[in-house]
Amino acid sequence: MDYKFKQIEEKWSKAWSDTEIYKVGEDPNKKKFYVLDMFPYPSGAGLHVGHPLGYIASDIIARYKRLNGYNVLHPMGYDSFGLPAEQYAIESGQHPAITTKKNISKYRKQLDKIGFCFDWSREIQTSSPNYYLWTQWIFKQLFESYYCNIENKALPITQLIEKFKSDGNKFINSPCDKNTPNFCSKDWNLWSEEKQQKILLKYRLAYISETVVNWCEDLGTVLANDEVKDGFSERGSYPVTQKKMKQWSLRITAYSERLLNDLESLDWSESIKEMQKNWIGKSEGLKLSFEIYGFKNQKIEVFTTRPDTIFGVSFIVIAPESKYTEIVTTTKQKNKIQKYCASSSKKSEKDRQTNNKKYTGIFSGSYAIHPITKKKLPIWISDYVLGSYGTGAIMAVPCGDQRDWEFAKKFKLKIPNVFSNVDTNEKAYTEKSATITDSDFLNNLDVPSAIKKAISYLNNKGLGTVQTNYRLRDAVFSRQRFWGEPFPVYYKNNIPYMVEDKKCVKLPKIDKYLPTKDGEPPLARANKSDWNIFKGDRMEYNTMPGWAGSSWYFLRFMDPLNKSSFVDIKKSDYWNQVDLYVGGAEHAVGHLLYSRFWTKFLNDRGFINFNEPFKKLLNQGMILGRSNFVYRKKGTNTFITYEKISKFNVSKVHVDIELVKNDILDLNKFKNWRSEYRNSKFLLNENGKYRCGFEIEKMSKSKYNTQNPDSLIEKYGADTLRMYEMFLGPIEQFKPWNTNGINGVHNFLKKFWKLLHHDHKFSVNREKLTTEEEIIINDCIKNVTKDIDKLMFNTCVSHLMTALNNLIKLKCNKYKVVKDFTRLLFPFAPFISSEVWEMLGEKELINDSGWPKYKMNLGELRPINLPISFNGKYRYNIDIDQSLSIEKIKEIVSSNPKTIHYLGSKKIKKIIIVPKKIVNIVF
RNA sequence: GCCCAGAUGGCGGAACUGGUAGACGCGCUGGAUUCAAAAUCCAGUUCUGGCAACAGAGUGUGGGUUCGAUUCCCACUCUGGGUACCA
Repeated sequence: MDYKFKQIEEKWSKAWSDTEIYKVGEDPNKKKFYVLDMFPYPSGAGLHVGHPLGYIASDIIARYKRLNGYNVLHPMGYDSFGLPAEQYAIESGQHPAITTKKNISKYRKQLDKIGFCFDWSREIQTSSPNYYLWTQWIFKQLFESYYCNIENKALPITQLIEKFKSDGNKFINSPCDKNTPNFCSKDWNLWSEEKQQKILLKYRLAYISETVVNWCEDLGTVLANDEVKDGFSERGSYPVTQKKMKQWSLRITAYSERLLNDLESLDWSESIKEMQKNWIGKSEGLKLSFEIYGFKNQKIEVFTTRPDTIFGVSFIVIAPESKYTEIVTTTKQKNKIQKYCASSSKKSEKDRQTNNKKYTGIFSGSYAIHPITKKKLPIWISDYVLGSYGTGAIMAVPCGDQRDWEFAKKFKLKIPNVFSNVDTNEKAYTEKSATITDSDFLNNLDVPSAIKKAISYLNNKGLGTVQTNYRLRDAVFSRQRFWGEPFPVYYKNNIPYMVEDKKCVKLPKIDKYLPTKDGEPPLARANKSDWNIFKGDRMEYNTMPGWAGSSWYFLRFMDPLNKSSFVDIKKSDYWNQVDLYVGGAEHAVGHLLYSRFWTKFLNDRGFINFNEPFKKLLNQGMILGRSNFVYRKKGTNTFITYEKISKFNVSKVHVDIELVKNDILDLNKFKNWRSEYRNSKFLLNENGKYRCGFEIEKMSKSKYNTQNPDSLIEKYGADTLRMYEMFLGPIEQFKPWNTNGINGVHNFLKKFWKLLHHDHKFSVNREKLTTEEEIIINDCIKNVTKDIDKLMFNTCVSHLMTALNNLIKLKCNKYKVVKDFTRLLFPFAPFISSEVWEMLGEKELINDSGWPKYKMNLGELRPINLPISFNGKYRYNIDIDQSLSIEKIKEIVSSNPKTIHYLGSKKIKKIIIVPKKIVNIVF
C-alpha cells in the first residue's frame, strides 16, 4: 500500500475539526503553557512559505507540551488593518473590509491545510469592531492617565487634577510637554475648563503634539517612509517634503528606564535585547547653555556626553528645524538660510545621517559664547544634527567626533586638539584612552576623570546640569488613513474629548478612500450622519497606526469573546505571560517594544498582573525571496532596462515576480499591473527585451517576491512541507527559499510507511527488542527530546531520519519501537502519525499519549572510538573500552605501531588525553 | 551612516562547554531491477595529486591565543534585517 498523504490528511483534518480537539479552557489542575505566533497581516497574495516557518515551530512546541501534560493555549488571528488593503481600495473602490474578509478566508484555508493545532474558537481580527472597541478603550485609559516619576508608574489623571487643585504643579514630578508653564493652585482653580484641559493634555500619556511627516503635495497625502524612494513617492514619482502636523502621540518615553531595566528578566536572545537597548539609547551627560553673542537672554542648550572636551569646542551646530534657527538667523544670511532649510526638509532623517560624506550647512551669521573661555564660537546650521534628538543643537568638538571633524574640514573651521600625543589632522580621535591637554583645569587627566571633573565644575558654576538622555522618542499614534482604528475622540473648540462609555466608534462610510482636497485625512469625507457616534464640533479624522492592535492582542486571546472587559483578570492571571513567542526578527524593536509598553501600562493601572508580555522569544529567521526590480528614470514614466541604468538617474522599484521570467519583464502584464503603469515607456536592451535587476531580500508582499505553499502541499502533502521547512536549517537563521531538497523529506515519510507494510497490509512485529534496536530508539528519544527543548528542529528531523535508516537496515518494525517513534514524529508530522497510531490500535488519542522517556545509561559501556592526533593533526583511531584508565590508554597509544610510524625519529614531549574525546601526542 | 545578525563541499546544513570538519538531506557518478521509463534498492561523492595505500590543502579574508580553533580575541570584506508612517 502506498503512502496516500492526501487521503490521510483530509481524514484527520476533518476529524480534528469535528471533535474540536484543540479547544482549550482554563484548567487549574494543569500547568498552563501559552505559545503564540506573531499573527499575520492577511495580504491579497495569501500565505507565503515564510509565514509557516514560525507557525510550524510553535505548532511543534504546542503539541510537544501537550504530550508532556500541559494545558496549551495556542491561538491564531489576523492583524487585519493595514496599508495594502487601503491602497487596493483606492485603486478599485472596493471597501477594505471586503478585501480583508476575502483574504482572511484564503489564509484560513491555507492554514488549515498545514494541520496546525490552533484553537480557532479564539480567533481575533484587529479590524473587527468587537476587537477595536477595546483598542480604543486602552487608548482612552492612556488618555486618562499620567506618569508619576515618584511612584514610578502610570496613575489616573484624576489624581493629578486633585494635586493641581491643592498645590498647582509645583510638586509634580511627571513627564510632560517641554512648554508646560509653572502654576499654583489659585491659577488652576481660576482657569476655564478649556484652559485646564489644555494643561492636562501636556501630562496625559496620550497627547497631541506637532511632528514631522512625509508630505506629498501631488498625492495630497502623507506617505509612509516605505512609500518614499529617494525623496520621491514610489507611486507616481512625485516629490515628497517634510511637513509638521498635529498628531496624537503616546508618552512611551516615560517608560524608558523600565523598558531598559526589565530586559534583564527576559529570556530573549542577547542580540534582540541589545537592539532594544540601543533603540532606547540611554546616555548620561550634561546639558550646557551657550549664550548667544549680542542677545542677553537667549541661550542655546546643547546635550553632550563628553564634557571633558569642552575646551575643544570650536563651533555650534543647530538643526535646520530647531527652534533656535529663527533666533540666530541674521538678516544678511536670511535668504540663504531659508533656502537651505527648504532643501533639507526634502531629505529623510535616514538620508541626513547616511550621506555624511557630503556634509552640507550654512553659517547663521551669529556667534555663541564659550561658557568658560568666553571665546566667540560661530553658529552653523546643518542637517547632520537632528531636531528630534537631544536639544536639536550640539557643541561641535571636531578633534573628538568624526562628524564634527568632517564638517570642520569641509567648511574650514578650526580643529583645536585637546588630546595629548594624538594626531587629529587626519581624523578625529573618538576613543577614550588619551590624556586631556590644552584644557585649563582638565589638563593631564584621563577621559573618565576629566568627564567627572568637568561635570562637577560646570554644575557648580551653574553652567550645566546633569541629564540622562534617551534616544527613544514618543510614539506618533496618528495616521492619515482610512483603514485603521478610528479614535474614540471628538473635538469641542479644538480641544479633544473622549467618547464616554464602552461604545465603539466605528469607521464611517465614505465615498472615496482618498484624502480631501484640503489634505485632510479620508475620514474628513464622512458626514455627521455617517458616524455611529458623533459628538462635539467634529470627530477625530486620523486613525491609529498598524501597531495599535498588535500591541495587546496576546491578552485578548485569553478571553476573546468578553463583552464587558478587554480581558477578565482571572483569565489573564491563569494564562499569564506568553511562555514562548515566535516571530520574525524584523519586529525586534517596533512591535516588541510597543507591546512591552502597553503591558506595563495596563499593569500599572491594575488591569493585569504582570508587566512583561513575552517571557521567551524565538525569532525565526526570515525566508528570503528573490525580488525583481524595474528602474524608472526619475520624475518620468520611462523604465530603463538593467543593462543601461548606469547612464541615467533612476529610482529602483519592486516589480511582482509573477510578471517576470528569468529576469525578463513581460511588458504587457506590467502595463496592466497598475493603472499608473498603463502608459509606461521602456528603454530596452539589444535583444529588444526589458531585463530586471534582482536581489535576495526578505519575502514580503510589499516586495512582490512571495512564493506560496499550496502547490507543494498538493504535490507532497502537509506533513512533508512541515518537516521540510524545519529541515531547511536552524529556525533563527535567514535562508533563501528553494525546494531542492523536499523529496528527501518526503522519501523519509514514504520509507516509514513502507516499513510498516508487508504485502500491502499494515503489520508490526510484537517481539521483544534486541539491545541494538533498543539503543537505536533510545538514542532517538534522547536526541529529539534534547533538541526540541533547544528549539533545534532541523536536527530533530535528522535524528528521526538516522533512526529510521538504522531500523530499516535491521528490518525492525517492532511494536514498541514503532509506538515510540510515532509519538516522536507526531509534533512534526501529525497526520501520518495519527494514522499510524490508529493502525497500531491504540485506544487513547496520540495527542495526549505522553512523550517517550529515555534511559540515561543505555549503551554507556560500549567500546568507543578514540581519535589519535599528532600535534593536533588527526592521524588514526583505536577502539577501546570506556573504563580504561588514562595511564593504560597512554601505554596502548604510545606502543601502537602507527604512533611509532608517525613519530619517525622524533621523541614524544607530552601526551594529552581528554577522556572519551581525543588523544593528542605532542612531539 | 548607526544598531543587530550571518558566511562551512556543487547545494541546504551538522559539529554538545576549544577535541576525528562535512552528520542528515539534495544533487551528481556507477551498479541492480525493468523491453524501456518512473519508482525502489546498493555503492561512491570536500578539493588537489595518486590505480591504490597515502600525502597535502581546507570552515569569507588577514593576524593572534592554544598541545589543539568552524568554535575564543583583534582588524577587515561581503550578504541580510532594523533605522521610528510596511507589517
